Amino acid sequence: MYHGPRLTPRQQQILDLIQNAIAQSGAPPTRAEIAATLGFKSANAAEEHLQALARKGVIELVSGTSRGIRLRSDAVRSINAARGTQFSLPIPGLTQLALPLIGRVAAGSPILAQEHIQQTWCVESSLFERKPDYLLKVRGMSMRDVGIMDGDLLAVQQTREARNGQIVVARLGDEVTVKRLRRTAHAIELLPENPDFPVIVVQPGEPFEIEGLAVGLIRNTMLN
Amino acid sequence: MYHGPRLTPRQQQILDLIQNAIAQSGAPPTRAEIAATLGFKSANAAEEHLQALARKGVIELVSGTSRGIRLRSDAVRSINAARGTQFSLPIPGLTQLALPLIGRVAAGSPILAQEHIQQTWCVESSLFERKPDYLLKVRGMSMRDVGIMDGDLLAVQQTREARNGQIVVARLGDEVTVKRLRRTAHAIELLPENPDFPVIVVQPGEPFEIEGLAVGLIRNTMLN
DNA sequence: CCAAAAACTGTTTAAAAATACAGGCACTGA
DNA sequence: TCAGTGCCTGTATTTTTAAACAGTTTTTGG
Repeated sequence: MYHGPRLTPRQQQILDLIQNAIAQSGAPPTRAEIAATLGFKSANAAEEHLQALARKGVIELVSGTSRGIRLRSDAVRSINAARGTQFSLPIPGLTQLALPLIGRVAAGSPILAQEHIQQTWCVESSLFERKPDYLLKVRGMSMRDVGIMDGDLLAVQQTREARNGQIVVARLGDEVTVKRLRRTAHAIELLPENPDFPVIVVQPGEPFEIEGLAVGLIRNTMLN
Repeated sequence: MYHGPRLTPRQQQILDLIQNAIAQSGAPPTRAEIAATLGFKSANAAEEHLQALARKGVIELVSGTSRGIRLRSDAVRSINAARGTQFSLPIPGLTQLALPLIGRVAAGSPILAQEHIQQTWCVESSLFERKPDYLLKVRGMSMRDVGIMDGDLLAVQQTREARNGQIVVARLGDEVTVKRLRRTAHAIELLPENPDFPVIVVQPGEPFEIEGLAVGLIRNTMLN
């Protein structure tokens, strides 16, 4: 049984209108358009409905931007499902993320350089708990014991900062590597998750940079 | 060979930007946003590019409305195809797949029963080499050594048939389990990928069914 | 029956956005 | 060489929009 937010009939109507507008015109409606469609004489009626929907977590309002209405996919979908509404899946207007796949990184150039991008996939942005910026193809088995295998696509959030114990993408001179981060009093250590591989100790002054944080993983092929 | 409108590199860039904006924010960009993203100092540069794209029939400009840019899907699609770009527009019915997440499977009921669906995500269908039908939340560590960890989302293609050595979702009476399949002359064996777990031998006549084939994996949270 | 919430009208204001016009510069094909 | 086009800056003007505030009416739940 469905226990999500309950919408009033009018609110449901507004939500449907938004979905229809996106599907038909390619953009969310304005307050005035909502009012006109439903026969309101004031756009403020629409405004209040939108705020109610936002409070119930069904939509997200982007302040200061025209047509700044975003559907919150989970809520919208469960509402649609609970009503048995047949909206063509996928629901248009869900926030999608274009994830570029980074293959081998050439020495010296930034990871997200155009020539490294092999392909791009769109996924729903809520698929990962933290939003990734790109997918990095993992080489080797040094992180085997945490289930990061050769050929896996590591979802990486681009950042310079990482906490102790997090799995990071680091650059050591020309090499880009995936390891668990440990800062000690004297140095930075990059720990493999496979006893066959050595711990990398970065001495102060050595070229070292954190490129990003592992936020997820995709394995798109299962051999056999 | 493609004989549609030829776009200049800059126009192509604008078109890509529009597609990305729609995919990511759910609405077409404004002139100012285009200018800001590409570093133009005047929104008029964007305006002129848009009009050029409109003249070439790639987009349609809705006059007098904010974010009134519509992609002409056919033209855009053929341009993308000619370039080999994989853009997924939120145009209904394109390359998107709605993947339901299956949590704990209740005894006796089919895996894809409505009450098992916890959530649904949209991903581009080409993300996996074989098209999955659902995501199954993995419980336990019996497949640890092939990188399938507790909590991972296994992408499963629904099928009754599987070859020797493939990783399958199998139902044994009330239990649903993920294992590697091996058929011997006498029985069917379900092999774990972790020496701490026993091999399951299915004797002829015992309740057994292949529910699906593992085609991929998503890990959407990396703790720490 | 009362109070709160839902569902509006009407009005106003400031910001966002479209869009026109007047240039400048580099390149290209006739 | 010269017009045309692509590509851009800078400025200006008008619409469109978001969003706040002050009310009214109706519904709903206790």
